[in-house]
Amino acid sequence: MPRNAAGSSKKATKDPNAPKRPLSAFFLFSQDERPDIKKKTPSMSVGDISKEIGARWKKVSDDVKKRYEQKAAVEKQKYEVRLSEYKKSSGSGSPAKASAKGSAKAAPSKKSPKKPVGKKSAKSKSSDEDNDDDDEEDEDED
DNA sequence: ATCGTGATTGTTAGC
DNA sequence: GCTAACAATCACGAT
Repeated sequence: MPRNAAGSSKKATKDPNAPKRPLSAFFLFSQDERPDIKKKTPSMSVGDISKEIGARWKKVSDDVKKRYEQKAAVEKQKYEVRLSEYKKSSGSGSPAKASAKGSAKAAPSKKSPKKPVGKKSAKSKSSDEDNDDDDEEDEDED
């Protein structure tokens, strides 16, 4: 069973950007539940918590699972892009240009923090698979 | 003090 | 098509 000497996270020092694999729905679910479980039982170690999460994972409704799957699907897409960049970096001898991005936005003007209310009222959403994310991430490039 | 292990399931890539 | 390995996480153990 020891698929690998380590539980995971093998030294990623192999590559400079090391495009990590897209997290699976279960992992996304874990990140959400882990802190909650930890709050409930802070004496648990990762192994025990993982077991608990695994049990909960089977208890979550299929709809919930699907929701995480969608998120995972998005991560997967990002992963593909990440691979492209990674490949590009490794493609030519070019040293990745040392981050061409000019720092992380020094002026966080952010967009209008207004939330278009009036639409879906916080409630019922099982059949309606809506994306609650009102503002997904708006990256305005200057 | 620092690194690595351990457990869960899913997904991805190689053969 | 199947197999192998790796993805996050954090307390605890070993060195």
